[in-house]
Amino acid sequence: MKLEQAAKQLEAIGNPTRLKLYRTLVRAGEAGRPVGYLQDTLGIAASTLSHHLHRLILTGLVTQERQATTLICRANYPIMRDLIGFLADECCADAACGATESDAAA
Amino acid sequence: MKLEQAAKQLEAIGNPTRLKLYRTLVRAGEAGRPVGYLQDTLGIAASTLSHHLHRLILTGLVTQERQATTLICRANYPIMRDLIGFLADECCADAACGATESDAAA
DNA sequence: ACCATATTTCGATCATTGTCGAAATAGAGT
DNA sequence: ACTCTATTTCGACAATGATCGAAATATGGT
Repeated sequence: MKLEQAAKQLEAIGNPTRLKLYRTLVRAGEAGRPVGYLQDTLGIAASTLSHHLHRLILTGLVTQERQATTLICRANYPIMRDLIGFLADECCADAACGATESDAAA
Repeated sequence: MKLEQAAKQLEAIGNPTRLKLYRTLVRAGEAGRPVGYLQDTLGIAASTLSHHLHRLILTGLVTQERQATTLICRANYPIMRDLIGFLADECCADAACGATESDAAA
């Protein structure tokens, strides 16, 4: 069931710390950001950050790639697009909400 | 801080039961749905449903209107659009992700 | 082999959440 | 006033989550 997956992803970014974290990665683009940089930026314990990163990775929203001793984290854009699509898709099923300003019309 | 608000809303729909609930209301459109109908549809205890509805209402995602003894619940589309907008806005800040298929280009 | 840096895993603690049933409240009809 | 239906509030419980510091692991340089 896709809804379960969507709920997990929404819950993942439904925490202020993780949303901030995810935002940072989304803005960073394909370059990504090392874990250490994220720790400095967010100012939280390394273990806490690791915990949150793990949750984002589990849902597929974030990926990691090793570069020597540092781990580069990246936002997974296709997954992000799917999630946004899922939400927008929900919209307008029966009512005109104007979310896309043209999709709603029959 | 808008991020806090977005996180709260994402968390609200980040629970399977609430996402299902919200989805039902979003699909219902302006007509909305009575609480009792939602209870039958979701098959959960009335008190549990009330609890979840309360959370959705607190974040502004859902509104209620009394009609005699029944309460009609409705999705708040503008809020929904804002939330989707917030997510899409995050995207493409520094990278081309193609979410809107035209915004990203410089 | 050893050391230094980067990151995760472990163990603990405190707060929050999801769920229920039972009791309370709200509104309308008799 | 009484009763019926609709819904919420209360009180409880088990489960999960957020956070930290300390210890463990990973990778590369000397």
